Amino acid sequence: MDSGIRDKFRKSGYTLTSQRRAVLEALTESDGHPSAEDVYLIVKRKNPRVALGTVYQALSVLEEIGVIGSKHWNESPTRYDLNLEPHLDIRCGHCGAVSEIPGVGLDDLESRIQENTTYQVKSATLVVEGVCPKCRRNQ
Amino acid sequence: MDSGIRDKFRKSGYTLTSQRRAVLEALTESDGHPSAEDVYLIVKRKNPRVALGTVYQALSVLEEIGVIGSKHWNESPTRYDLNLEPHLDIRCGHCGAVSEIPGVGLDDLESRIQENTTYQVKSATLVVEGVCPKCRRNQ
DNA sequence: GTCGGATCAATAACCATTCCTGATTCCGAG
DNA sequence: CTCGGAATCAGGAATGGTTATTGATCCGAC
Ligand SMILES: [Mn+2]
Ligand SMILES: [Mn+2]
Ligand SMILES: [Zn+2]
Ligand SMILES: [Zn+2]
Repeated sequence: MDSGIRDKFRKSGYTLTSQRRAVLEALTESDGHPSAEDVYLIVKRKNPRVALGTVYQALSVLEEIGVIGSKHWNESPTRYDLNLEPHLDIRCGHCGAVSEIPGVGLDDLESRIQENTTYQVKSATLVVEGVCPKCRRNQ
Repeated sequence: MDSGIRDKFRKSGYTLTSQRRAVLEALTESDGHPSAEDVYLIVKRKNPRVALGTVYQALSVLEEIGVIGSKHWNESPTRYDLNLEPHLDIRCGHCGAVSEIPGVGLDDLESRIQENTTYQVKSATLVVEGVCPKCRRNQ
């Protein structure tokens, strides 16, 4: 267990319970960007007694203290991510798979936005949708 | 009524019914980026018999034939927009107001993304959240 | 005017997520 | 160690936005 994660729990006042640890491990085991339901199914393999609501609770605590992130696409439940760096994720509109897109510079985007609005910018998320190679072949 | 809109209806095969026209007019009357519920309330002022479901149907037809667009933020219902150009909208996390942000160039964004992924990119939407000046003062 | 398909209003159903409640676990003080 | 209060939990009900269903109504081609 990463000591940075322990730090964030200590600072936040939340405790690192077994359920929250299990949810974190599920995020690691899944191959990236699972939904709450996906996490729930993974956690249940080891602890069949957990409830879906508990997973939602744990995910929201983990996100609040900055251990995980989340992104939202239309027509898909929220996807969770251990990668906290600003980066691009693309979702396949056919099968729902989510992949990361490296190599697109997003560095100055938020500051360019801030320069052009009187709002105080809190977040800027690029939501990308497309068709994955597998689905394109099978179409 | 814009003749371009008539064209899009003719090409699509959908008919331009009074309800769809009323929804379009509501989009114009609202000061930008209303939710389906907002549109419903405006339409109801002139025609109290419409149902919310009818508004959803009309909005989805209008979006399908490319007359209106929509954007999704967390913790907010879908917002609809007559502005079909690629552009930025920022939503205030306090009061929910949505404003446009001119001046940020997004032109090459989609092609830069396409260059860095094997997915076939369909859409790239920048979802921006912040605090509007009014809410910042009243905080 | 008649017919058949499109569209409509109304309502039920859906699904992701949140809320609520009572039970359990955790943790520090004594 | 033991007790009591607080945090967290599981389970289920409730919520809110949206979509599907259904029977009625409209409209255009003939
Ligand atoms: Mn990612
Ligand atoms: Mn806009
Ligand atoms: Zn796919
Ligand atoms: Zn505001």
